[in-house]
Amino acid sequence: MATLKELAKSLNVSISTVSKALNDADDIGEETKKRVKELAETLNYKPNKFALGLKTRNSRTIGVVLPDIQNPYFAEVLYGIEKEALEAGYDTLICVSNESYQQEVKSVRMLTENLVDGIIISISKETLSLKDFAHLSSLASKKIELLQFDRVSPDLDCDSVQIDDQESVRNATQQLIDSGRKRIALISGLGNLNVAKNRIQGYKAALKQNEISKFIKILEVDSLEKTHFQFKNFIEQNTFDAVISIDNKSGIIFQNIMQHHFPERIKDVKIISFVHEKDALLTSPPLNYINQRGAEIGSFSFGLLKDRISNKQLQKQAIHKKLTAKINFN
Amino acid sequence: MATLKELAKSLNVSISTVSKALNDADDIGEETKKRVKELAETLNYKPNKFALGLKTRNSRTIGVVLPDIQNPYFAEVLYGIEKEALEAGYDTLICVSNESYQQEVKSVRMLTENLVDGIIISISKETLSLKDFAHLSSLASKKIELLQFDRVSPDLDCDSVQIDDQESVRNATQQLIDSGRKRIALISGLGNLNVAKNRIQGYKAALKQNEISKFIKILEVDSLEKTHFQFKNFIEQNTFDAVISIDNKSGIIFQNIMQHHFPERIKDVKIISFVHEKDALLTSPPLNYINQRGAEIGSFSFGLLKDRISNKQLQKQAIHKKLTAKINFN
DNA sequence: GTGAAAGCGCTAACAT
DNA sequence: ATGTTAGCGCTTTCAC
Repeated sequence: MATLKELAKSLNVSISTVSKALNDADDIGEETKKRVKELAETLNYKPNKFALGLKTRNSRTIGVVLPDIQNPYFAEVLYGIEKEALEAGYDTLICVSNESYQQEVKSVRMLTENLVDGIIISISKETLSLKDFAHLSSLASKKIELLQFDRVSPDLDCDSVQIDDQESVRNATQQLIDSGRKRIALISGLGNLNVAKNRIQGYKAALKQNEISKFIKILEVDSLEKTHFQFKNFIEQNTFDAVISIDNKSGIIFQNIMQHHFPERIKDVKIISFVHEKDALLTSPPLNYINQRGAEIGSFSFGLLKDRISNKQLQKQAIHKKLTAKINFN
Repeated sequence: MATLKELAKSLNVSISTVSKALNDADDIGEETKKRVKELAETLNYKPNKFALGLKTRNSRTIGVVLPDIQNPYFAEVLYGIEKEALEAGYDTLICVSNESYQQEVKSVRMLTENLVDGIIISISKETLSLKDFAHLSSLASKKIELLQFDRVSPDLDCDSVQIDDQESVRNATQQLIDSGRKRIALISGLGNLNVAKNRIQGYKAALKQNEISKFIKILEVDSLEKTHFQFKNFIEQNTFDAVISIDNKSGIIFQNIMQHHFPERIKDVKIISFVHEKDALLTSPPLNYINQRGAEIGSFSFGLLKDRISNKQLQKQAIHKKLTAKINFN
């Protein structure tokens, strides 16, 4: 790998001249700049990241902490981040907290030791319920920018990007109502995440707006293993003409259970679920879905973080971006 | 962040003494070592990665190149890698090739510039069909260790880790036969990947072994969008009593299509598919499945790569590890 | 058993 | 407009 030293020797100039020329300093002659840049190009010169990091104290690396990489939604967000970061010449360090507070703290520490310029995080369930954010709030003093997405805690003063959960579910519910549905059940596998609360609020808001007072008991799913049994029971014991699933598995399962055990009832039930476009095709007929726009959330998040890092005189105040979900409904 | 310099000053010894003590050099007194280590502990000293990289020329970082992060199998492998790497104090840089040759070349270059100690890759479809591996074979001369998993090209002389595709599918097919099935259809969405060829061979081997000469036409699925239509046609035009899916989507879809459009026929058909344990629960009844053991593939891969990197006098010759899939069959 | 000094590749303040 | 120099934090050779 070519170094500044080698370039300098070849061109019979000093190392600093080469460095400055490459960085377009304005006290270097145009002619010199040209010669330097050409040689750098042909020798395929790339600055040594370690020397650069040692000197400038920033790494052009960001960290991402995901609660669960096996959740397709987070994988999609990651994809969006990666794409933008690569383009901007940033490296990405990925950590998985596995919904554990301990793991999350470890991950953040690791990223800190690697002197990342910024961190994009979706907070783990455990951290959220423990409400212990010291490992994150201390980042500011270390000059590490922080951005939250999806699972956003209001206790943290930093930029955030998320779907407008309430509005999205309100819309989806409204569409069900517009198609003539009156008894709409809600199923959730999200526990007491804020995300879930907001989505449920959206659901209730839509019902209220349409003066539907009697809504179906909300069904909380615990573990994937028990789901089948729970759903069967629920279907037997309730009448409904629509179902909205606010996580990205239960809608698929629900439809399949109905198809299997209650084929005579399914034609009267409309189901809509938070799933990825592709996963909507896993069922037959395809599911109606609410698209969380993971890739967009990812690229938008990276963009915002990058602006903070490079200090693009953003407003000092935190920016809270909300995208509305896209709804696909037949 | 504490530095060697600061430790040295506090203890009234030289920087080099501190450095040696921390590295357990054997020309440093036990007493001194103890004092140094204690202080390092309390001050939470961590070596600066950039200084270390600059000096030692290795980064304790590995790169991972995945064809598609949104494929749950690759996400699972990544999880396995991450877990081991974190434990071993390695950082992980992740890149996604999106099945594109160009992207893959870019990713590998990026990783090289970051001076990773090794790369774990599953080669993109395009690269595999182009058969152009220059970007990978040149890694050796740069002292970057390489390991392939899942999509393995025999043209590359490096360690590899994968499922024994042929054997796994032979086993699965045999189980179908043992349960009395005779007309077993195979469906694939894998195109002409070697992985697909091997799996199909396993299928044929099992049929041959059991002297079943007439096997059903193999159904190749193109795009997810067309799948539903293709499957419906296929089901109408063929008689079969079992189906084996060798990718990780089509089995789910096939079962759902049957459930929906041919409920009277499905009880006579056994379906088995390469899906993740959790995804097997997406259908009702749950799918029989072949488990690719992604997490294990990941952790095993990292272990092997790490041994190569740290030169644990492995045999010079490449190691080709094959795990057999776990089959879950009722 | 401990320390001084050089140097990894780079930037930037300060000459010239 | 270009060069000299110091120094980022660390390891390592060589001297004491």
